[in-house]
Amino acid sequence: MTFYTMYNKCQRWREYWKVIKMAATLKQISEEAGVSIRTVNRALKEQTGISDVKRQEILEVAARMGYIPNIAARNLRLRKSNFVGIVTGTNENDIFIRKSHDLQQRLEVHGFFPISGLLQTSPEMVRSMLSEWAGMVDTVVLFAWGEWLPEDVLVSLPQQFIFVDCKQIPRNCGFHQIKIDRSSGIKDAILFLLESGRSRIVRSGNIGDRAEGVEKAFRSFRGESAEKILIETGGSEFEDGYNLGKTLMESKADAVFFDTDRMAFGFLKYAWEKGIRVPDDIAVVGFDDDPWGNYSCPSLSTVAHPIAEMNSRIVELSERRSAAPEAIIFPTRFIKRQSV
Amino acid sequence: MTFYTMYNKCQRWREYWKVIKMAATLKQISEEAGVSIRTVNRALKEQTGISDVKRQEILEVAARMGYIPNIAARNLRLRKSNFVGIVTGTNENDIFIRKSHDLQQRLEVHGFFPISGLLQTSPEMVRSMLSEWAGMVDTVVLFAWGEWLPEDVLVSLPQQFIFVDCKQIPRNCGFHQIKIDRSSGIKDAILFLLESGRSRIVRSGNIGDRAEGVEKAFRSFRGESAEKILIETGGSEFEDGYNLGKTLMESKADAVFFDTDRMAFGFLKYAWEKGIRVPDDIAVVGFDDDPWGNYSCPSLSTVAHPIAEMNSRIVELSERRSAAPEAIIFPTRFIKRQSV
DNA sequence: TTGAAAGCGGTACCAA
DNA sequence: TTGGTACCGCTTTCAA
Repeated sequence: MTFYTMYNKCQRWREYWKVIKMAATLKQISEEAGVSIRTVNRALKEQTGISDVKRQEILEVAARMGYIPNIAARNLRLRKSNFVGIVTGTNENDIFIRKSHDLQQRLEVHGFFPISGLLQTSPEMVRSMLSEWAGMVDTVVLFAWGEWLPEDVLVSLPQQFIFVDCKQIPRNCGFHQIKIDRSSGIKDAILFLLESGRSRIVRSGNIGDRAEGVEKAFRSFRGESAEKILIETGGSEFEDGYNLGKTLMESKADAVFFDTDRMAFGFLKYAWEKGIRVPDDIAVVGFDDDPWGNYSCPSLSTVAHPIAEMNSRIVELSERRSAAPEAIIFPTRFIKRQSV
Repeated sequence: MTFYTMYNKCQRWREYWKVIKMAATLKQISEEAGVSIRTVNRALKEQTGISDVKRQEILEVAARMGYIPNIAARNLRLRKSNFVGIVTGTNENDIFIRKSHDLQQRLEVHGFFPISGLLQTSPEMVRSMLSEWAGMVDTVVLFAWGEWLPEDVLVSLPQQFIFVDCKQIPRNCGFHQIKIDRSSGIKDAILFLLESGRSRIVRSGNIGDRAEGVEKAFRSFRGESAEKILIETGGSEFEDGYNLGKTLMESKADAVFFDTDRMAFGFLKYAWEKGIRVPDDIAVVGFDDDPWGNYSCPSLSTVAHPIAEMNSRIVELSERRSAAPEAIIFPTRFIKRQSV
């Protein structure tokens, strides 16, 4: 019988909130049971070197008294922790939420819990926030960063740091870094369009880092000549894509890559309303792999972030706490669906 | 000169990651400075009872050695913590994210940091997760819960618990509870519609708890007779509202309340496309106070969640750690904009 | 003005 | 199979 089985059998108090005050300690249990702390410890940890009779006895006492180990004390003694800090920016959008949610789930599988903090406005505040976590948190994952030198702000803080997809961070900054290569998946997408015979390819949106992948695809394509057209917009939301519909069709494009799935969605709606056939009349690709894309008509081809790979790596780093900083780049990948 | 000013001046190491291993302790500093731990403590805490010379000296040493206080140790000693647990469900939507984000910001203002955990699938797992937080977390805010008796799952855990808007939790369960009264804002909205002369009012959606407010408004209205019509849908997303447009207009309604802002948005789009004038032909009210509603054409009237009130109360409870459980209900409120 | 020392709650080495 | 005890790092009382 494990401790918690016993525990649940024994506990039948009524005024539960009164219990908050008393979290029994090993010492109290040892006194109650008339044994040493060490013996209680052995019993609860299911270690060897203790008679079954004593163990049963102690388990009962512990259960009756409502023992819950104090993790702060344990961590202090073991000089480690099962918490991971996550620093995020204040303007979170869908894709970011999916990323951090996935990370949270993976961390929990490995026995870690995320402590979240918002990126403060000044480096001093960031520093003092991270100091507050000293001793509780061995690893801090930063999803956002300011225009500061990491080495100035973070120097001598007792945690390891992992910068995730922070553009401001220089390559060899001395901290772990996880970068996302947006161009790889975009390149594959455009290449697919080119190779399937599309010749007037539009990229539409206003997000700078999307351009590179398109360039790469055109440079490496060895087929008949194809034209590359850029249609910039003011935003990257549904309605931007929708509103672009007219311009797009007037441009005689036969394929379009949108900087976000939401724009692509907007355009799909436009196409549907106007009787434009996708992908027959025009092929459509988005970016972000929003789950909704599976359910559009036709389902939306897109470029997916390496969420799983990225986050498993973060979990690994949290577990190993390896000293040497590494910079890893994960590629995005093209997902072909009905819209191309 | 405070410690951190000095600190930043002194620190100029190159291989930052090597520093992770060494978080100087009070003892190390006291040895280095040739004073007692207590004196170092006084200097760093800017307490009185220490000569200025010694203070300067110690600050310098501490800065040079890279002192960061260990919060685990501090919390252990002070028997308190500056972390607050937040348990959330796995299917988060917009409004939930806004709520928890707001809470996070408020907590940080008061010196707390959120530790997040996902609601586990079994009560045993929930319990063991919360045990993992013992000693680090004094307060746990639960935004989600299962079909379990709180008193069975949580008994004798050393934290205080705050259930937020969990429908399954009975009124007097012995734990803090924060409930949201959805009917109050809805009632005001419908009443406004009735009083401004609307006589065929549709409620559209499939979310059960929205009905009560509508009922209340009709019951308390003492004007000319008005008709209450329900149009149910399969969902509560943009497209559901959009798709309802036709039915809605055929019903000759002159006002409509949607269960979500997203549905209302969808309908506004329909109306815009069809040349239906809002609010002249039909008044529209949504629910959730999504920020986007400010930017629709016309701007969307809606019912707002009591996010600020709710979360300030949670922060207060976290600070006071008052023993007696309280159950508070916060009303939602009607926000009038152009669409009515 | 300074310092010794007793905790906070667990862990684990070393003796008995 | 047991128990005594020295930590982990910090706070604070009390005495010098």
